[in-house]
Order: sequence, then C-alpha cells, then structure tokens
Amino acid sequence: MLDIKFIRENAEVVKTAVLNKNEKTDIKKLISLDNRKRTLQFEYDRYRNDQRVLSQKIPKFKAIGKDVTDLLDDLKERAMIVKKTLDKLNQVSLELEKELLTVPNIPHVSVPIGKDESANTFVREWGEKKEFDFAPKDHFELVQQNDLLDFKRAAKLSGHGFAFYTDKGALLERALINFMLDFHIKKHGYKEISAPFIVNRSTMTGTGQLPKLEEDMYLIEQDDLFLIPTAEVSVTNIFADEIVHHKILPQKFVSYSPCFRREAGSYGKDTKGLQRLHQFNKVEMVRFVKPGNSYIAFEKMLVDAEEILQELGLHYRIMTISSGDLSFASTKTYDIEVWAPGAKKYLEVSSVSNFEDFQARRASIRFRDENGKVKFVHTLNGSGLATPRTYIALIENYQNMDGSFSLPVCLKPYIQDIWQEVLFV
RNA sequence: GGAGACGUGUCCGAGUGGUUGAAGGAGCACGCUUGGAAAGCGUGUGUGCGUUCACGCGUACCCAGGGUUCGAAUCCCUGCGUCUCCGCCA
Repeated sequence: MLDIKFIRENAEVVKTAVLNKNEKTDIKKLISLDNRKRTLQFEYDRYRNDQRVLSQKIPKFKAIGKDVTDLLDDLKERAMIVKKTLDKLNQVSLELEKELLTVPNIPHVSVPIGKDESANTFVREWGEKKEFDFAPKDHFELVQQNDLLDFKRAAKLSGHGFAFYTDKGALLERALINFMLDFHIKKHGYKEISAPFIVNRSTMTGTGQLPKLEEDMYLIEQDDLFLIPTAEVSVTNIFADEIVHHKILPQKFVSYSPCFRREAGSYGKDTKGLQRLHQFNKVEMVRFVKPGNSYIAFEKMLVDAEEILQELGLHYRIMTISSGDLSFASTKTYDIEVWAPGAKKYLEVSSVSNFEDFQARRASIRFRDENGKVKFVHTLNGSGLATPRTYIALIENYQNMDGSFSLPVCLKPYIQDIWQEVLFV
C-alpha cells in the first residue's frame, strides 16, 4: 500500500500510475475520504479532550464534598457526542482503509509504459536456441513416451490442471527442486525456510494478493484460510507486524513450496501438459533489505535465478515487464523466459520483482535503523525457479531423436544412484 | 474434540475503574569513571494519526472487535492466538 500522505501530495503521479497499470482506483474519492477522516479525527480529538478533562473533575469534586449532578448531566451529553463522532470516524477510516488497499504500487521510472505484454522490452539473453537435425517433439509427447507424467489419472482425481509425476518423472522433478535449493543456499547464501502452505486473510492481504485477486485463490471456507499461490506469501509475511533490528538486514530466504492457483480467466490458455497447472512446485527467493539497497538486490536476485538456467544449460531471455502487464504490488519486474524447442516458444519460468515498501506497509514490516528511527523495509522476491516449465524446457532441449533424453551434469548427484541408464552431458 | 491457564512496551514483569503511555527490572544508546574493559553512577529509550517552522501539544493503542460507565489496561461478551492436561491422529 502507498503512504496516504504521499497520495495526498502526489495525486497526479498516483492517478497516472493507476492508469498505466490498467487499474481503476478512484483517487479523487480516496482523497476526499482522507480529508473527511482528518476533519473527523480533529473533531473527535477535541471532544474527547474536553470529556477527559471534565471527567477528571469528578473524583476531585467528590473529595471536597461538592455536588456533581450538573457535571454528570453535562458529561452524559458529551459522552453521546463523542460516541457519535467516533462512530463516524470509524466508518470513514474503514472505508478509507478499504480504498487504500486497492491502490496499486507505482511503476519504477525505468519501466516501459504500455498496455500489455506486447510492450515488454528485451533486456538480454543467454545461450541460443538449440538446433536439432530432426523435428524436436514437444514435452507432452516426450513425457508420454518416457512415462514421466500421468495427466489422465490426475484429472480423474482433481480435474484439469493437475499431474501425477510417476517414477523417473517424479525423481526428475525432485532432483530439480533439490538442485535449485542447494544452489541458492551454497552459491548465493540464501537461508532455507519451509513455510506454511495455508494462510489467513491478513497474510494474503499483506503481500497484495487480496483483495484484488481473491478469485484466483483457493479458499478453505470453513476456516477462511487460503492455499498459497506462491511461497512469497508465507515467507514475506514472516516479519509481519514486527519492528526488526537493522542488524538482521539484509535477509535472504529460499523456500520450496507447492503453489495453488485457480487460474480463473485463463481457461483455454496453455491447456496442454505442464504449461499451466492449478498446482505446481516452485523454489522461491525472498529478500528483505534496507530502502536504499533494493534495486541492487533486485538485479542480484535476477542473476541468482539466471544462474540456475545457465547450470541447466538452457537458453533464455530476460524481459522487463511493461506498466500494463506489471503486477499490482510490484514497482518493477523482470521475467525470465526459457526456450522450449518442442513448443517453439519462450516459457516464463521466473518473475523477479521489487515491491519497495508496498508490501512492508501492508504487512507492517519495519526495522529500527542505526539512529533508532523506525522505517519500512523493502521486500523483493523471485522464482528460482518454477519447476513445470523448467521441466518442459529441460526435456525438450535434451531430447534425442528416438525420444529419449539426457540431462545436464548438475543434476547428476541427485539422480545417478537411482536412474543409472540416463546420460549426463 | 474435551478441561483449564494466559495474552501489557525490545524482553521479563507490576498494575485497587479516575493525569497510567503505563511501576520495577533487564537490554540498548549516550555521558562520567578507567591505561582499556567490567562493575558503578547519571541521562535517555514506544508506535500510529492530527497539529506546529520548531520545542511541543492533542488523540489513539496494554491480542482483536463489541458492550457497561461521566471515565476502562482494569468489569462483561465474542473472536483470535499461546501454553498445560486428556482424547484422537500423522
């Protein structure tokens, strides 16, 4: 969430941001609510002060045996006015708070302005599209042929968008997850954390999924709890409602979790195989940093994610997400897209975002700096990486003419003992 | 699921319904002391909102939300959370 003072003083900037992000928040209404609230607050404070001062006279009057009947009558009336004013104040505050939660974060100046993903801009790429001297198969064919996945039976249990990973198929995914976790821990100094997969409403509001994206979340109505759509939610909220010591910053977490997404509104999109699932696995990086350092951390986190693909030997490109495609809470996001030669397209396997203090303000994550001043931290996160699409790219890129495939050596320690026939290159 | 206990500041811990933002301690910061440190002594040490050029002032907050009262950290109700015991189950 944005600072109401900032909105008050930079209404035009915020309006433009809302427009550029294709949001609909009514900033004019918000500001008039804010004015209303401050007026009521002022009135309340004054009434309340009068009330307290007069109230305190009662014990003093009684002590000297003075009659308090008139004073009490007066105070009863004042109590009513105070109550009425407070009710109004509470109502307006609530309304303001609700509106405030629908104001998106402001895109960073370096973000391209544009309507949608067509305005995303190319940053850099690594490697190149692999050439085959045969027609490469897509992952859907390859996983059938190698008995790695079973979509049909999964659909029997859960409907479309779920998968059984079977035998070597499961081993391969587990290997990927472990490789990625170990790599971030050993090479990049992240601290591993395994977090709850089910969280409450305020946690989901803290990171910005609510109220806007409620339809995309799985809700356990009985307990009003949500299945997390990404470990970002659980991990970022770890310091919610805390003022942490500056010495613990920066803080870098890496976390494996399954991710649950209803994908409302994406029906008919990427329906085949592993491209879009209601449940998938992901290794997520989350960083907490001091305000001035978040864009440096942001670039570093991007590189952390890239290095996974480099180890896996997969060609990818990096795109800067344009304002219209940028998520609600983010100021700037890079997508990493890996090349899938079977699908003949780039697949998004990572999104690296800076939220500056937007999430910190919502979740109230603050720190006391060297001078004892309380400030909001900056939060960032990035996939490192999501497994299904990485899986697609992996087997499509490493496939042989006969439909078998080899694997990059970085996965060898995780696989060789169990799966001896596979070739590592 | 059943029974009970409890939720106060960075932490521990007081708190008879009436200047209580909250005793006391620890910690932390600064100063004095010291060759240096420890100990000791002194001072300071909440967050949000509003207001002020500023010192400050006002107000809210003792888990959350309601209620009683002229007045609530203190009384009542509800919810949430933590802990203990029992039951059940990975």
